[in-house]
Amino acid sequence: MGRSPCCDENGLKKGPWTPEEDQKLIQYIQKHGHGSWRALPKLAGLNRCGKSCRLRWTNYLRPDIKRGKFSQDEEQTILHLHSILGNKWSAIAANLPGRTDNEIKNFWNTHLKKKLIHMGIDPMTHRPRTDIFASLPHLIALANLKNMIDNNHHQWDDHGVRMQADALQVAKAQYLQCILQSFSSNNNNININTSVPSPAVHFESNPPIATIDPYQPSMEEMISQQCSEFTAFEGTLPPLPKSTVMTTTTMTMLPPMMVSDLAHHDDTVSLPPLTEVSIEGNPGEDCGTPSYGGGGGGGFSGFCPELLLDDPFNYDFHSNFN
DNA sequence: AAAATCCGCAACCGCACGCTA
DNA sequence: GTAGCGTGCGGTTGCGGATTT
Repeated sequence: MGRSPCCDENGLKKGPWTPEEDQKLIQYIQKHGHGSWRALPKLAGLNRCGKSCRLRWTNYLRPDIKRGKFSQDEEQTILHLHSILGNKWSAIAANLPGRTDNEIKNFWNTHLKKKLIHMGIDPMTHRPRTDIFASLPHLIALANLKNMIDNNHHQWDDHGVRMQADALQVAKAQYLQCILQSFSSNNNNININTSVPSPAVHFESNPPIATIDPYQPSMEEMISQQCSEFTAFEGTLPPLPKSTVMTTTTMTMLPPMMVSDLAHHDDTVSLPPLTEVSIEGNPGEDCGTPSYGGGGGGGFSGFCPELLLDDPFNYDFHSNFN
């Protein structure tokens, strides 16, 4: 079954309306009312489908449409109603005289949503986005770590490079676990790929100066760049490679940063000086496939996003891999 | 100054639903 | 009960102007 599209006939015009078409539509509706939208185009002498005419009228030509910028009051109303109604644009529009659902939807997508994200508020739940922002400093550390490895590998011997790479691998795993735990604590249906775009960080020098780009690439893109081998991380984490070798070494990593430092998305943020942390392991040992979550033998020690938020880079990789 | 990129918005698309014959 | 019509709705697309490189 299913009805055929109203405008699948060939030859009907699509795309932007001309002033002449607008005039024909206005004059016809003012004289006769719109009546049947399907019949209207023929009667009005328009080479358009009825649906196109209806949209043009309701979204643009209707005489009671208020155009121009949204006022503060209107903005507050939209925010309030959206927190109650979600993406029910027509229901929201019903409370804003002179505004169309399409106009409100566009305003939301281009302004209000971004504004909420900048304020650290999840635009869908209207609640603070602690999960995402708690993860951001980890992302910076990972990006920095990778940056150091990429930029300095020529200065290190093979063993050193391998230790750094191993540590990076562990850090990646912990970071992903952090994100997954954060998500799972708020939502049992983990799906990072569908989350809203988040601020991203670019590193342009070493030591790094990070510029915060509020929207592109998204955090998810950033994660997949930094953790290219973990491209599919819905559900459970992939195991670390069996070749992972833990050794005792000292790494330079970024110290803790306040999330508020990252809130000024338009600015360039100079990161604090690098500090050292210890990573311990058994030199030369193959540590097998570690388990995640710290339970039982093997695997990382207990992991708590909240603790890491307090002191995000006090990593202590006391692994007991055997 | 030209090219590339970003961004806002009008318009389109396809589905859902109520109504009627 | 079913088919078709009219309309509403939310998501998506793509054009064109603005901004950046």
